[in-house]
This record gives sequence, C-alpha cells and structure tokens, in this order.
Amino acid sequence: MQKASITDIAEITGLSITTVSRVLNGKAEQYRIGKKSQQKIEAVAKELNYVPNHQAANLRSGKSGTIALIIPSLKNPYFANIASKINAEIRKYGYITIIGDSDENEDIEEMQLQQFMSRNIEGLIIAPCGKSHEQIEQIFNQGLPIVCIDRYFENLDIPYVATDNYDGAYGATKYLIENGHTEITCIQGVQNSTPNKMRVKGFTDALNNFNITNYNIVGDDFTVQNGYLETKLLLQQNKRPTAIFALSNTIAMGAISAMKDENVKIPDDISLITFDDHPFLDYLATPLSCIAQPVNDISKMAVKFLFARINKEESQIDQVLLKPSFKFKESIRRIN
Amino acid sequence: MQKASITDIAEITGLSITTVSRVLNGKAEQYRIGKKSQQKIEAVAKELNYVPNHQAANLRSGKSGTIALIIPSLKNPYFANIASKINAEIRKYGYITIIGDSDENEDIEEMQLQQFMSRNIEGLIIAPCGKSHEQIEQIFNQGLPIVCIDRYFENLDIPYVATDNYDGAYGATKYLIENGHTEITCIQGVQNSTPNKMRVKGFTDALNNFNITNYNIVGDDFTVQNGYLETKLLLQQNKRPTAIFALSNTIAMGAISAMKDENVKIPDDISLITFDDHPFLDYLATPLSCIAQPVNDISKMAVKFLFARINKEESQIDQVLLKPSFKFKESIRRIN
DNA sequence: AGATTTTGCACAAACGTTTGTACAAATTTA
DNA sequence: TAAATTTGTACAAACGTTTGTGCAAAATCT
Repeated sequence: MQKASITDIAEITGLSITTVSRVLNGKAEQYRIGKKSQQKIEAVAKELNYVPNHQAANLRSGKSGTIALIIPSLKNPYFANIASKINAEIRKYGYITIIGDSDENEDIEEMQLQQFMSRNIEGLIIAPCGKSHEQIEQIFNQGLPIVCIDRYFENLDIPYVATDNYDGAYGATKYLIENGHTEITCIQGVQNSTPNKMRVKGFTDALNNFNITNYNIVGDDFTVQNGYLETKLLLQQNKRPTAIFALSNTIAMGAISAMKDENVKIPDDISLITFDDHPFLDYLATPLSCIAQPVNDISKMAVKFLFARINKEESQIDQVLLKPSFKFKESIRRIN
Repeated sequence: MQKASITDIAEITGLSITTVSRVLNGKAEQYRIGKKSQQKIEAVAKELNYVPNHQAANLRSGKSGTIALIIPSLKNPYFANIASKINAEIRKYGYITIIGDSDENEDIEEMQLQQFMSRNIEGLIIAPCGKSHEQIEQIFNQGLPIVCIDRYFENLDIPYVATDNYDGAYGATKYLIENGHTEITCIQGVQNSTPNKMRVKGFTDALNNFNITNYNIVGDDFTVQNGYLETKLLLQQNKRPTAIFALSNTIAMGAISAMKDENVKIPDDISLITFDDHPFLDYLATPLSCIAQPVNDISKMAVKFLFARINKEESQIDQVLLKPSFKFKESIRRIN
C-alpha cells in the first residue's frame, strides 16, 4: 500500500495539485475554491488515507516545524518533568520536539546541537551544561530563536526562564536561621553553573544579613555521590553543623545516606533542606523540606518566549526569573 | 548570513552539484572523484560552514532519519529512564528520536502517532497505553518497523521487548510466602494492560502452588491515589493482610502514605514489596523491596530489533521477555 | 449587449538534495 | 596507432509540496 500524495488526489479528482494543496491547507476560502471541489478533495483524501509529507512541505516552505530541546539528562526527574511539559506545550503549536540529552557533557551538547541544526530546527530550548557559550551565541546571532532554561548566561541577550535561585536559597537559609540554626553547611553542585552561583550567593547573603559568619560551603557536583562524601566528611569533624543545605535533591539523597550510615537522625541531630521538589520527598523517613522550582511555569513561559521570537512578535521582556516556593516540613528542627 | 547549500559549493569550486554531493556523502571513491576535487570541495564546505539540509536529502531519498518513541509519560521515572536510554541508542545509528507523551490517553496516543506518521518516521518504539491495537497493527502491516516495549500484544507478530512480569511477580510472591506470609494483598494497576495481567497471574500462580487460597487483589490504576485509597480500605478491615504487593512504585507510594496516616509500621505491621526500582527507594523510612526491571537491556534490545527490521535483516526472534532482578530489603518481615 | 467584476482554478517554478546514466578525456593495451 | 579501458565528472529527473501569478468562464452591472 503506497502512500497517497497530493498528486494522486489531484489525478483522481481531476483537479490540479495546486487546488488540492490549497484545500488541504485550509486556504480554500482565501483562494476561492468551489464548495464542490473542496468536498471532492476532502472525500478522496480521506479515502486514500492521505497523510501530508512534512518533509516536502517544509522543504518548500523553508520551515521544519521542529523545535529542539537540549537538557543535561532525562534521568534527572527535574528535567524529565520539564521535558514532558515542554513537549506538550510545543505540540500545541503544531510543532514537534526533538530531545537531546547532553549527559552533562559539553562535547555531546555541541555535537547534538550541530546535528539538530542540520534538521533545520526553527527554535531551540536549552539548559546549557557548559560554561562556554560560543556556539550557542553564534547560532543565536545567526537568527535562530533560542530560550535558555534553568541555566543561562547573564551577560548575553539570549532569552531565559529560570528559577530565582537567589531568592530560593535566601529564603531557605533565612528559615533555618529563624529556627535557631547558626551553624549551617551548604553542599553545592557544579560551581560555575549559574544556578549554583546564585544559590550560594543567596545562602551567604542571608547569613551575612543575620551577622552569621560561621558557615561552610563544600562539594562540587550535583550528584548523590558528592552529597554522600561531603556529608561523611562533615560528620567526622569535631563540631558538626546543626543544619545542612543541599543544593539539589541528588545531593540531599547522598547526605541522607551518609547520615544513615552514621546513625545521625534528621532532624533531631541535623536538620536538612534541599533544592528541587520530588514526589518521593514526602515518603522519606523524615519528609524532606525543599525549595520547589516552578517547573510548569518555567516550561510554559519558555515555550511562549520561543514562539514569540519565532513569530517575530515584538518581545518586550524575555529574561525572567520565577520565584520558587517553599515546602518546609519535619526535616527542620527548631533549636532552643 | 544565509545557509550555504551544495549548490553554492558547486559554483565556487566550479564542479557540479552531483560531484559535490558525492564527495560530501563519502561516495567519492565509489564514483572515482579525483583527489584534488575532493579536497577543494571539503575545503569550501568547511569554509562556508556547510550544514546539509536533511529535509531535502530525505525527501529525495525517501528516508527521514527519524524514529518515533511513544510512551505513556515522561513524568514516570521508569519511562523517563527508558526514553533517555533509547534516545542515546538511536543516536548511535545516526537517527533522531521524536518523543511522544501519550499521558496514558489512547486518543492522544493515536493523534501523536498520526502526526508522527506524516513526518515519515522510519520506525516506531511504543509502549502502547491502550487496549486497542488496530491503528498500530495497521501501520505495522503497512510495513513500518515497530517494536513494543513494556506493554505488548500477545497475539500479534509485532516485535516486543518487555520484562518477564510473570516471573517477577511469581518470585516476589514466593519470597513473601517463604518468609511466612500467607495473607497477601495485591494492589494492581490498569487491569487490561499486559504487564498487569502477567503480574497478577504470577502472583496467583505462586499462591496456588503453595496452596494458599486466602488472597486479595484490589485496585485498578498505576497511580499514587489508587495505592492510597486501596490501602486505606484495607486497613479498615478487621483482618489486615500481613503483606502488600504493589504492582508499581506509584501504587507503593500511595500505600506508604496511607499506612503512615494510620500509623501502620513497615515491616513490623505489614510488609511491602513493589514493582519497579527507583533510586529513592533506599532512602525511604524503610528501604523498600522491589522487582527491578532491566531498563537498559530493554532499551538496547528494542533499538536493536528496530534497526534489524529497518535494515531488513533476517530477524530470528524479536519477541522477548527479560528477567527482572529482585532487591529484597528491610520492608519485608520474616514471620514466625 | 458590452463592459466590468468575480469566481474558480491551473501553470510552473522553486526548495536542496540524490542518483541512474552518459560521456568526454586520459590512460592503457594490443 | 587504433582500440579498449579507466578516470573524472556532469546532466537531468525526481522526491512532494507551496505559492506568485495568470487566465478563462461565469456572474453582475450599466
């Protein structure tokens, strides 16, 4: 069973492919195609089970109807959620998403981007994993609409949507302080990533504003292992912190694991709070407090910004930080 | 900055587009293009930053270099992992993956499939969410290579790769029985899905083989809510089971939540085991025993089967069930 | 009834490739 | 040195659409 083309329909109906194309694209009105012809065409199209060939159409029109989404890893539930949402949003515009998984590897990211470019993507949403922005900047300057999510480049014009990480870290730290914690250790992730930098800044600013100088920042990766090792080290010190602030839920898992090893109770011995929400957090031994990122809003807004660019709408603001929300639970103990 | 085409290169080098095309496709040898011409073409291509236009190439060659992957939901970490792995595997073949998220909705699944078809996909990997297989079967019969994962149709020829759910359920149930449990309730998911049916069968067969007739199967959805509600009901009965077998980790989460509500301790009061592994399971109040599906193997094998079909290799077997592995942890108490 | 407008449609080029075939020029062979 | 072979390349069609334009026929107006 061969696929039917517009040409087949033209032959059967005795009309030209031009007419068929126009009817099938809903431009019948515009080009004043007669009612009868329309009906005939639609009937035959249905009968032949006609499916348009996007490739051909796109070749001619110069469009691909494809948006690329590049994220560090689908295995990370935070990004999986974003991908799911973005995928759905993009479909609403009649576009298709191709997803690239850079695995936190800058080289892979670059290769994927290159590959996607040859697919004539019309837009790109990316959570850049690297510090370098040359390639992205170049592509952006060539005119490809791009929106960064989660991570972004502060000094460039590239639109972005991300969580206000500073605000989240500041609020969480403030909450800890208000609950009497003065000895807080922050376990951070990849140091030169924007979110990490902002979180650390929120953390230190909050402490400074409360005149607390006795804090500690350790770690260097958004992984379970990093959380585990750093916590292990912490627990071996003479003076343990009263609270740990994990900058991702992977780090928090590592911390929990290490504390379990050492039989340290949360929150009795040490309080814990983490960035990133996750359905499972409520089912842990102690429900884990977190700073929840507005995943849905980020996704929606990123797609919105992207299509504003694609449709060349006069974009006003397209660099925004969205406020996170706080979920304080039993994992934080009130001291005194 | 306009994109350079093969034609531009032809003009600059003074060679024909035929020659350029052949060189750029690595067919220089085959068509005996001279060394100098090759070098000239490659130099110019690099200089112009030439990126091939897949659409045009694919239009002509009838290929799209695109594989569609349709799964129920990226939000489900089980499928997110599969998607991540499959995406990576497919890229190794130089193909691109477009991902569809059916949200467990048969209509959406159908629409997406339709949409993907018009993109001239060369293959499809799908975890079908519906019971009906008409559309998929039709497409398969039209010659599109398809591989089902996770869920499949028993009586059709469509290749599939899935977990041996029967084996998993049987093994888990046997383990419970061997630990002295005789009153086990199974909370199931979507009843007419293949995995669910096989799991239930494994469960009942195990019990029957041990001459245990006192069991209970409840529930009807792979959701947290289902797990929660069914467990709530269970706990209100006079006689509570000694163990609960959750057929997905979402169900297990709901069960844990309900037990927490009622202050029922795991495993002291009730033991719990679930299908599907997840990194978080170890960090729960009580590390949760699970039947882990071989996600990586499923993904790899599915892609392998798919490309065997695409490349028209004589495929021997392409319907397989892979054995799960068991992770028995503290959530199961030994009785007596 | 002739002029004007509207209606309905078709022609043909173009999008950027791939590919079967053809054919000179250069080289080798007899 | 003529014939045969090899080498290097080009022509042109095709893939399935979209779209600017053109042009009869029908309808309306004067």
